[in-house]
Amino acid sequence: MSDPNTRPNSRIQRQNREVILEAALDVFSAHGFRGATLDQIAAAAGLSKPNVLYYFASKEAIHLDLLSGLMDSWLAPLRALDPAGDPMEEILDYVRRKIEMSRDYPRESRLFANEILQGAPRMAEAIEGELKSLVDEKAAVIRGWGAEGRIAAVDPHHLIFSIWALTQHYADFDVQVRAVLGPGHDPFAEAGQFLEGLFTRLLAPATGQMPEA
Amino acid sequence: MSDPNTRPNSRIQRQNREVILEAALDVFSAHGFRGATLDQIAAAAGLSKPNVLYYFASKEAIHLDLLSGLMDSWLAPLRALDPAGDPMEEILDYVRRKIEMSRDYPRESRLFANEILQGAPRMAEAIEGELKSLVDEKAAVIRGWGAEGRIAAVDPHHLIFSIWALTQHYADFDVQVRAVLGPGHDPFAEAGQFLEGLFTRLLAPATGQMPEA
DNA sequence: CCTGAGACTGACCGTTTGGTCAAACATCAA
DNA sequence: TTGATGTTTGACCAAACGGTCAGTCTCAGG
Repeated sequence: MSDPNTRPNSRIQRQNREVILEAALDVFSAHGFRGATLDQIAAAAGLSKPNVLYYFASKEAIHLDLLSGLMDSWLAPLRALDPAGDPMEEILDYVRRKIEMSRDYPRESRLFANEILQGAPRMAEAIEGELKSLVDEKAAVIRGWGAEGRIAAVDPHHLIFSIWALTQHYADFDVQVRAVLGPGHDPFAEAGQFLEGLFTRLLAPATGQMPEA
Repeated sequence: MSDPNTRPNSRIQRQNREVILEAALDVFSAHGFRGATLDQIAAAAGLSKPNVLYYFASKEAIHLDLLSGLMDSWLAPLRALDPAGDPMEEILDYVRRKIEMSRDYPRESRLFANEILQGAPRMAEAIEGELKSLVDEKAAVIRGWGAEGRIAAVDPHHLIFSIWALTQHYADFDVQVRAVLGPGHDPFAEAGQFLEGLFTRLLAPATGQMPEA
């Protein structure tokens, strides 16, 4: 007995687990947990269904594996927000990192969105724990910047929500964005420019000084 | 044979169809199309499963009925944007109407989000037709306002996307918002205030004149 | 060559799911 | 009361689903 679920030792085990997770990300992000089937995942992975279940105990185990790996990388951009840096540049950098994530990892964004939409039944503790405490920590930093007059004094929690909403929208609602814009557009490039302007205007300190055009 | 699917005549038919649609909205918005079952819908409606199928031809027919009724009410707030009104006030009113919709009709918002997330398989034509043409029309109006210097000249399509993203976020990601804010908050009231400030700052004409605090 | 642990599969199982159907029940005008 | 129409249901079905299992194949180490 090799017990691949607890000890992914051999090369072939690591490799196949990787292939399965990749395929499952495709399927789960496109159809949701309930909408995805083991047969779809197995087919996408190029393996038989029993073989998939040889590497993961159940459909839910695959899903949990994806979600648990997701939270860390999802929080990384916010974690990188440096209290010692320049306030405006730190926040704009955060927005840029989030837009890049939406562009480069849209499936992860949709997997996350699917989970939250349905009440986050499998992520409740991570959201109320890890995520909340990180947000509270960074919100305090941003509130401090506002109190010092280094940026406009806006509610930091809702500022963070607005960054999430605006950046993830382009990944989660990709089909709608592309349909409305029509052909010949690069949604993520345009979004990057638009959001840079938006947050620059929003956060410009209210000292009567406008940022140069 | 009464054929309730094409002619909802009698009082009891209209009433039961209504009850079923209401129950289905609950279930579909919470679990997605695939995640919802006819038994759940029937139980929520207080009817037997065969009785539900007496009023609707199939599970998909219920879903389509909900979606088709949704598009109109979903576009209404944008449709009400008046080209002859005051630019800033028109856009702020639009934001207010959208926030109210997120607050009062979160299930509809989540139903919509679920559908778009999964590639809008049953709404593609409505999005590329109705929705796109309305957005293009209103975007032209907003672009005109920008060109006249009555508001800041921002990309009107992405302005509309940002309004969608910011307002719908509070309905679609409700559990996350509440978990992060913690108890003792009214997310929609706070969002209303925050977004009013955000769009006021964003759209203030760049005539060197800052809006009064 | 053999051996044995690891990797893989076809056949199968119990449950759930969307949907059907014949029969029963309700309602009401004639 | 009767009959006709509209409404409701228990029993049932085929397909799809997640998952199991006995057994086969593979292949490196001895």
